[in-house]
Amino acid sequence: MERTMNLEQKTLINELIQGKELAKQLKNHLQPFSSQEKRNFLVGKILSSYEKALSMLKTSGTDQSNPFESPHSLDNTSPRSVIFDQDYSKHGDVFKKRKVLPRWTEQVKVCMGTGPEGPHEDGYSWRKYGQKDILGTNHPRGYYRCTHRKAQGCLATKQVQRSDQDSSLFEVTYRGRHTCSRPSQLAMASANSLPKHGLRAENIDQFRTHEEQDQEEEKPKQPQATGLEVKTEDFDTNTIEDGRGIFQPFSFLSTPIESENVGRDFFSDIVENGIAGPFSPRFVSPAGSESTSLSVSPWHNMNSFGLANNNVQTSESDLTDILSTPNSVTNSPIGDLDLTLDKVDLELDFPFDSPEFFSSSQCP
DNA sequence: CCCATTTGACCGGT
DNA sequence: ACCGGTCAAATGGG
Repeated sequence: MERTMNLEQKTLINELIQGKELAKQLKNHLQPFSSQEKRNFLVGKILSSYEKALSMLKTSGTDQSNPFESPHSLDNTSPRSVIFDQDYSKHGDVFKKRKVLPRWTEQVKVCMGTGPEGPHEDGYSWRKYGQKDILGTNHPRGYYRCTHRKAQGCLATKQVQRSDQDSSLFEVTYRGRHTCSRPSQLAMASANSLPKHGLRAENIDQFRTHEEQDQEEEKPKQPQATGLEVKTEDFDTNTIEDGRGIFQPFSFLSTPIESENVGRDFFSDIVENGIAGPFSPRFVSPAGSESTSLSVSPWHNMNSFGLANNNVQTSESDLTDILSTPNSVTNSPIGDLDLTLDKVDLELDFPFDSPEFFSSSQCP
């Protein structure tokens, strides 16, 4: 990982790591008896750290150079990583696409035959609405939308496509952020028992094609995600016409830190509500085991913060503002300390504090 | 019967 | 015209 990085990248990584460490410290100082000064100090440090990282990002290669790319991304040596790929200039026209919903891609490595524990279960319930053979790929692409689209107008969708090379690798492209008030956390909470809708094997369900039969079975109902990469794309910050789902700016949710679990889930909250709002809770949650991680649903926290579900609607327009005006105040009732990034291109080095999470989920 | 998936048709962009 | 994305009728499972 080192060898592929240039100095700048290393520095950047270091900056982020430092930010992470500081955040950890801050976490420890969230106890009531800790001094406010210390917290402020740490917050300041964190902010500056990330600011540095960001400025590096902005000044560094404008196009291809994705400083995050090298260390963790595709190679499976590192099971998970988060990549915010701002440009995603694969097709130069992505930005002009009619859909201006935020879009990002995860590459999910799954283990076939492994236990029925968590496929790339992202905590939301999806409904498949289409499947298509894509030019130049061996496997069809599945189209999913949020189950609550109709009921709540949640426009989140995702596409799942199996990798050509590594059939245990799936590329999941998410589009739009969930605005549904009750994602399937309920389902997740009872992941192991809930039989009905809500918790489906969704994701990777079926990708059968004619030629698939012979290969290993296509329906890793519950494949285990072991490696994953996330890229963000389509950061059109201006036009979010139909967008329910919007990629939220990164904002620290330093709510009234009195909330019981704030300390513990501090980063989770940040991630879930902020930068990684669109990401899978599972992905976000550091919990070791799948089943337990399920309980750490973002919505828990959101609720505990009083961040109601319904304000997602309002937040959208606000988000637009936020996105276009870098330092506007978050619409959220919380957040005295927000770190809003104009174009959410920040990476929260994913393995926050759960190394075990990564090492424990390898394919056999 | 309800709901999710399947799958060919349809549509809009290029 | 082609291609990717979505729709919607048909189908199937619970």
